[in-house]
Amino acid sequence: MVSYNRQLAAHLALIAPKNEAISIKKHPQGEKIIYQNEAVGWIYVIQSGFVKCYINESNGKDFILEFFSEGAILGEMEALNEVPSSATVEAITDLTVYRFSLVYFWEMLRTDGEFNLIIMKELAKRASQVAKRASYQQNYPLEYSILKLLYLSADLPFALKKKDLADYLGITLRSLNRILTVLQQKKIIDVEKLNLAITKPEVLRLLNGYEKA
Amino acid sequence: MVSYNRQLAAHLALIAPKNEAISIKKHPQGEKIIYQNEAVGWIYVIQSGFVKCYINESNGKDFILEFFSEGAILGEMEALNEVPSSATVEAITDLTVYRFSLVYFWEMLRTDGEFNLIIMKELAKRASQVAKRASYQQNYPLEYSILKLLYLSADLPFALKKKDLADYLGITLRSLNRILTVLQQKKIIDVEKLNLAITKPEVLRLLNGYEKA
DNA sequence: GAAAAAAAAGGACATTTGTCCCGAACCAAT
DNA sequence: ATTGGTTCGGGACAAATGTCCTTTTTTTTC
Repeated sequence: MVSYNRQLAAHLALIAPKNEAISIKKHPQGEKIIYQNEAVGWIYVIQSGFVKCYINESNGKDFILEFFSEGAILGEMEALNEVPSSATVEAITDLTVYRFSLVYFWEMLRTDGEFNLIIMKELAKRASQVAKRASYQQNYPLEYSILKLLYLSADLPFALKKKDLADYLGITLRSLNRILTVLQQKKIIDVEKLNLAITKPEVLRLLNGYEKA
Repeated sequence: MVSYNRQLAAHLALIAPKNEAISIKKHPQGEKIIYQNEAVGWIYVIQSGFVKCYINESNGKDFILEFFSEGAILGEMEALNEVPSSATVEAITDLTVYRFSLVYFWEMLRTDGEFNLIIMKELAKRASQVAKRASYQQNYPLEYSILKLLYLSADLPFALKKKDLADYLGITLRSLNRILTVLQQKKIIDVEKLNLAITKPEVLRLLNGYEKA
């Protein structure tokens, strides 16, 4: 749901100060950092803030791949595969990033063993997470996915837009509302619709129930 | 749909003969190489044959992540993240693999720059592909995804089971059959149901049409 | 080659999800 | 305060998909 990378955040915090090639940039909420179908000019690592990474299909629908925050790296897949970006990355809060060039990225991969390993693990983690999510979103009822999502987003320091939730789930706003209403009736979420009305362990027990069914 | 890696296949063909740590193993069709939820004991690279890699959800449904063939590496994500496998890998044709230990995998990553880069790119490719697929399977009508799948599987040297197609698409067999019948009526596929009745360029034109709609 | 098991086809019905709306609530800028 | 834009909520209906089940065909096994 929101992907972090403490190791990478720590590594950047360590090497950035003594390194001219790495600069720090700020982006206001709403600004796009990477554009779908365009070449990626820089590699970014989030210092603070949140972005959403999404694919816009040619029929106009968006699919949110993931939300990213502290320590997440952006643009590296495109750099590695030497392809234009397949997704757009947009700041959903004010954002501060470390930024460096592709050339420098390649150099770090070659010369900084720790960086190399961190990136390798990060890529493995991403591939694995996307896969798991695709699987359960296909195979469980929406009610399950939504509950899981609310559970995971409960601690975010800002409110996600309904549309973003729907795009993350790959459904329409209408469907999301319908199910929120049902969850409301079941007293699982409260009137505000986006706060859990029950404790997290209780949610976990519910989720578990779905999995068994 | 089916993932290959010529570079890795070539690299293994080059280094395996002169290397005791890499052995060649054969698995008959139907055999499982990696088991979901179990620790992965070896790293595999496919020399020839096909596997399906799938997640079995606790409600019994399967979701096929990808089919893999020549040059595909298996087990590396779990090794990198030091977690049990989140998917099962099963031979769907007779299979020949290069096999080596985790220790050797780590050593190669550290000492063989070319191997390191190939794996890095492979991981980036996977993450990106899973993401794209998740997106279009969520956002386009099934008819589109099925047509795309038939297009991509047209050249396989063996027939995919209907159930596998359905599991790859994340739908039931019933839904798959329904849509195949429709495609049949539209004279896009032929009586055998799994062969295209029109030429590949014509399919591409159709797919393009969906994307615009 | 007969029996058993696996795969495929599709009817009938229930459920889920989407589409197309319109009106209410909220927020920002004048 | 008034406008205009964005977000939100939900009714009514249409379309897509799943469930359950039965039958047929194909493949495997003894």
